[in-house]
Amino acid sequence: MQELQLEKFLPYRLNRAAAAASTQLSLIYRRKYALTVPEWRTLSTLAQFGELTAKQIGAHSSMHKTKVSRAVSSLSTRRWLTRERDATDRRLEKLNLTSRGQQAYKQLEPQMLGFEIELLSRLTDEERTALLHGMSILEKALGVVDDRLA
Amino acid sequence: MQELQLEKFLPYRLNRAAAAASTQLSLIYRRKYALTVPEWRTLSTLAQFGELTAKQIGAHSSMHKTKVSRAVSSLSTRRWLTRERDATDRRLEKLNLTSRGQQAYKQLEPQMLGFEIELLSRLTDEERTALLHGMSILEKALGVVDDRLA
DNA sequence: GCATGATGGTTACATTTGTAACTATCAAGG
DNA sequence: CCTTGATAGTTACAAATGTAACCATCATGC
Repeated sequence: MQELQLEKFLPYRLNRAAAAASTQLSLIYRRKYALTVPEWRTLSTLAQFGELTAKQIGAHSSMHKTKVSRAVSSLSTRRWLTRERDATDRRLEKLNLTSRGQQAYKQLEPQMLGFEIELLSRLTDEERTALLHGMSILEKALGVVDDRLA
Repeated sequence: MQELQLEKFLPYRLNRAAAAASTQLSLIYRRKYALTVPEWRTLSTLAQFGELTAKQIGAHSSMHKTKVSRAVSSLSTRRWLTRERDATDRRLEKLNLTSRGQQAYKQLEPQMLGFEIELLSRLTDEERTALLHGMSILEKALGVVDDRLA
């Protein structure tokens, strides 16, 4: 029987890497707009996909529905998004970014992309390819694939 | 200027993958011993490295010091570890697993390894190699390298 | 049309977490 | 020695999070 070595243990390494990336990233949107992580995720998901319900946002970004609910409510208070009841199914609430929300996102987007670019720029072309390839395989192995939004 | 796509955004993907792995793993030690994540991390770090201080555990596993403090205190109550003041620097507390702690760990270890094996077994040899290679590159890019324990 | 059960979303409550202040100890400089 | 500032660790308090109960609405079957 083999022995567990943390340094080589996949979930452990994954967690550390994710924590490092997430921490560095959140500094950007925290400093600039005092956004929380769930708020940022909600904002960016809406920015990318346009009108969505809270449920869809949660499914897409793996957030608990109470997290989404709170983030939506907070962004709504900032007037970064509007909530509108669906006419045909009045349980649903259709969410849309306001122009203020879109504007804020437009400010953040390049900085977020910049983070990734800066990160990948430390690598050779080959390494970049290998990294992205590895990520895809990882997601496949973990069953983290996106058929939840559609 | 490129556009941000969450599905392709590295920090986002990383977080999702890490969350998936961590959740699946924690089911094991939660069910068997009602351990929390910080407790499991503390236990396994000590099991692998032997005597450590709380600070070292935190540095090694990227845990906030209050998290470590609470995990240590809880494991100590279970009598899974002992705390002993360092003689030459009395601020330090040297932590060691008791035999009970070691025993519990020995029970968990194969199941943890099993999780990883099971995960990797869904892949071809090539994919496995690519995945591990990608992880190393990622860690390099993020600057997540281990010179903190020594 | 009216039970029954499911679904989207909110909220009260308990738990977990982080921040900041604190204690105790050490180290360096005067 | 005696400050002054750093460090290991704990803890009080506030903020973030999850669980479970809840409300409103819908869909189904009688």
